Amino acid sequence: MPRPGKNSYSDQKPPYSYISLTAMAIQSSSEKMLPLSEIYKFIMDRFPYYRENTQRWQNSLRHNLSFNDCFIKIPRRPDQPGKGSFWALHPDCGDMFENGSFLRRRKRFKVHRSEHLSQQQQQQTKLGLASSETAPGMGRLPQFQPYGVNGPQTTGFKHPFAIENIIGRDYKSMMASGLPLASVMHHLGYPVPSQISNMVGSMWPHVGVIDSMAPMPVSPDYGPFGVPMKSICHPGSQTMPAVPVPIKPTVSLGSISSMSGPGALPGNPIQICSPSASSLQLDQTRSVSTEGKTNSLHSVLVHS
DNA sequence: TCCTGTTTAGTTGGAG
DNA sequence: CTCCAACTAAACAGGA
Repeated sequence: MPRPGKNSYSDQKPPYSYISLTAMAIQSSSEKMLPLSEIYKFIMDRFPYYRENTQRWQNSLRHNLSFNDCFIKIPRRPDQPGKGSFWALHPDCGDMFENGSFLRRRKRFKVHRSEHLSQQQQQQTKLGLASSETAPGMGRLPQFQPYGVNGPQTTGFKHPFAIENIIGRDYKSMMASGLPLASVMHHLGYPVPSQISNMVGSMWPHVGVIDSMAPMPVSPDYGPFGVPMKSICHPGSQTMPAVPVPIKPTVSLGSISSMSGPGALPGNPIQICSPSASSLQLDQTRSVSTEGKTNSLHSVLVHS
């Protein structure tokens, strides 16, 4: 094993899947969505490994964006000229990863096709798009819902940046007290855009200050990619979802108001809608069981 | 022409 | 050993 400071870990392949890397990039943006080129840039800025063989990994990354329903494509608005669409994370795509493993998710996030039609319409509305702008490629657009409203309890999924992931038990106690989510969120001071980068930074310390888009410094005192791997994989005795989870799980309510989370952000069109998610549990359960669409023939049968 | 996005196919490796 | 997620390669279409 190469040692930090010698042949820098930064040249090694990061212990993250493309999905993780892409999620990091997306979450790093203030809008919580990025065009493909910016995702490339983010990854190359922070992981020198990916400054080579770009054709290979970028192809894989594009494949992941298309293949995984945890990524959603958001068309550019007329006032956002440029090539390609924006990519965002599905609000319910959290808790996909095995604890401590950035390499392998516990299950693949999948949106059931039956949701897509209504989702498409709703998303168009949320984005302020005219119906005439509905593109054929939007068929995969999933249904958005506010973080935490129905998600963790009813779906089993916890968004990486769901409020309960961010504030842990305190959130749960507040919710248990009967406070509506909105109140909790407000009480907690959600969101504070200027603090988002710090929050993300605490989730992915190796990424550093996200919004700066600055290349990640690599310290020999840290493990690969600028972060002690222990802090990622074994955060003390705390159990925590694997990937995009606050490294500081125990936060007092008093300090929460000064803390922020990338969940439930304003300005992100994907989060302002409030669709019914009553069918999500069944859909996702089924979806999970039918994953591996290219690898398992039998899944096709279940899908139909 | 290049970039973006989709899809198919095959391989690899971890988990159960 | 099987299942499945991750990865890779490649073909293809469409748009800027």
